[in-house]
Amino acid sequence: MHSTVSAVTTTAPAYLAAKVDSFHSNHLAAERTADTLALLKRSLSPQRRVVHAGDEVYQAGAAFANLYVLNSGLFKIVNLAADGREQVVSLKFRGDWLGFDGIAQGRYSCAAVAMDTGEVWAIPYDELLSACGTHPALLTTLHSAMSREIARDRDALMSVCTLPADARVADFLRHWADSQAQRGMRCDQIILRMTRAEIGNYLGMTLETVSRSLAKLARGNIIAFAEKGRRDVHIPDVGALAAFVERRLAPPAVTLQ
Amino acid sequence: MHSTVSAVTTTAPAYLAAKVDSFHSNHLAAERTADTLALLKRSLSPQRRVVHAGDEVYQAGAAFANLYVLNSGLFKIVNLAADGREQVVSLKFRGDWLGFDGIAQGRYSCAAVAMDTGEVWAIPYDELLSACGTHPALLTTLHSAMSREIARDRDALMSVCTLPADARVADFLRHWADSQAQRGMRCDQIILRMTRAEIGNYLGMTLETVSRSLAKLARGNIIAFAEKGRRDVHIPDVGALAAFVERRLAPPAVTLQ
DNA sequence: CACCGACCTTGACCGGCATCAAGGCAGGTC
DNA sequence: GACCTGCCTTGATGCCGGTCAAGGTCGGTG
Repeated sequence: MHSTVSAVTTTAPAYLAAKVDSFHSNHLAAERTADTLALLKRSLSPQRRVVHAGDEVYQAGAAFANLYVLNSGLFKIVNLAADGREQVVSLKFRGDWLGFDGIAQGRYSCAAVAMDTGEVWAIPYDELLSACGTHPALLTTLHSAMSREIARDRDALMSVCTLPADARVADFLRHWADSQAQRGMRCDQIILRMTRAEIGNYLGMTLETVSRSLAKLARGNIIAFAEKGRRDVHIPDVGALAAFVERRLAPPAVTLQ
Repeated sequence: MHSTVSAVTTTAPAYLAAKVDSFHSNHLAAERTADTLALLKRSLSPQRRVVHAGDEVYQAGAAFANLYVLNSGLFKIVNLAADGREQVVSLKFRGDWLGFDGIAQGRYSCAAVAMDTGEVWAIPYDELLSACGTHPALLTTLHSAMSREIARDRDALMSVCTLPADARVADFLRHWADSQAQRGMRCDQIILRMTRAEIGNYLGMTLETVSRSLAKLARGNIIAFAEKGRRDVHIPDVGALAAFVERRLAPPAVTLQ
């Protein structure tokens, strides 16, 4: 068990197995994504917008008007601090919503940047609210999306606070694979559409450490790189990633290499 | 400017001054908190529940049914991982909502633990939804609260990823002071109702490092401890905290002591 | 009062990761 | 082809903060 920790029960409760199980039974989640997109399309006929790598759907500080739903592609969410620090705080996949952070303040506090060619749907927030009156399912969908985002952000925080660098990278890959699986895509192949520096920024480490961690995972055959693609990651066994994370928690134990 | 960082503009945009300004014009925010509580009381007559330090309003894994609004007291939100890691991921003050993480999954993924005597209002989620039909302001309030939570979680993530330990502690105190100010309370006095270990767990560092960081801030007269209270922090100038954080970012520069 | 347990502080040591630096690899352009 | 540029890898070094350990302080209890 971990050392520093405090209060509350320290044995993992049984329900947490569910968190893990979800990694395997993803058909429901895949349907949910498709259903959500269909519902939005039907009830709101949102304006579609094609984006390319580098495009910003909104900038930090821009006035809030729309939420966006990602139909395809990959986005990074970049947070800015008053002193100029900036950080990738989230990655978005098909079916994810963008722009929740703007609701409370009337302006977005983050930028949403496309990392790939893709398509987003713009959903005017006030139209969404009025449509909720006639389509109650919309409200459920919206709240679920916000709830999931909150839970995910917390998981990310826990990851950077409690895991050493290499385990953080493993956890990152695991979540990415899971995201793909939940969308009905294959989960044994990940194409990182970002530089080592961006990954490091997201995970709170330097690009060199990212590189070394990936090399270590590859050495342990937990991942493998494609012939000539340093961003083309093959994951023979997703479970091995989780096992690696856990191994790094047990006090000393044997670490590979 | 920072070194490791990537893409996007690196000069802080003008609007971010607003983030800072909000530290001073807090009367509106204080009213908003009061209004929110009044609105909920009026439209839902929620069930009140008095809690004491250590009480859990809900446990991680419990079935989701209620959201909660904190009327008084202080709560910590503790996240659990499948492997037994646990972490304080958020602190909650008067007017904050608890339990958003349960909406999507049907069960809470975190525990909410009281750190103090206080009062929470239980708000059955389905009742809330139906009440939104007759009180549209409720929906706005709810969404704003979720939005603010998302933005705050991201700020927390950025803090642990980009700041050295002492600056993280300073940032923590600054946010706490700001939280109090936004609720109309004095912001020059903070009573930490938690141990160094809990603070460290929240900030991703050990209790020793928390202690040393606080000592350093006190040495620099940025904070001061009450005569006999190691949890009783006086903040003569909130701006000095922000200045301290920024000073730790400029490359070498002079660090105090 | 003495005693105890929980919490906090401070010092010494050391390891993980940032930093600095050098070189490899692939794609684009002339 | 040669050359450049952006990205990645790998090594050497040093520092921040984790770890271990030794008191100190306060509040509670017999």
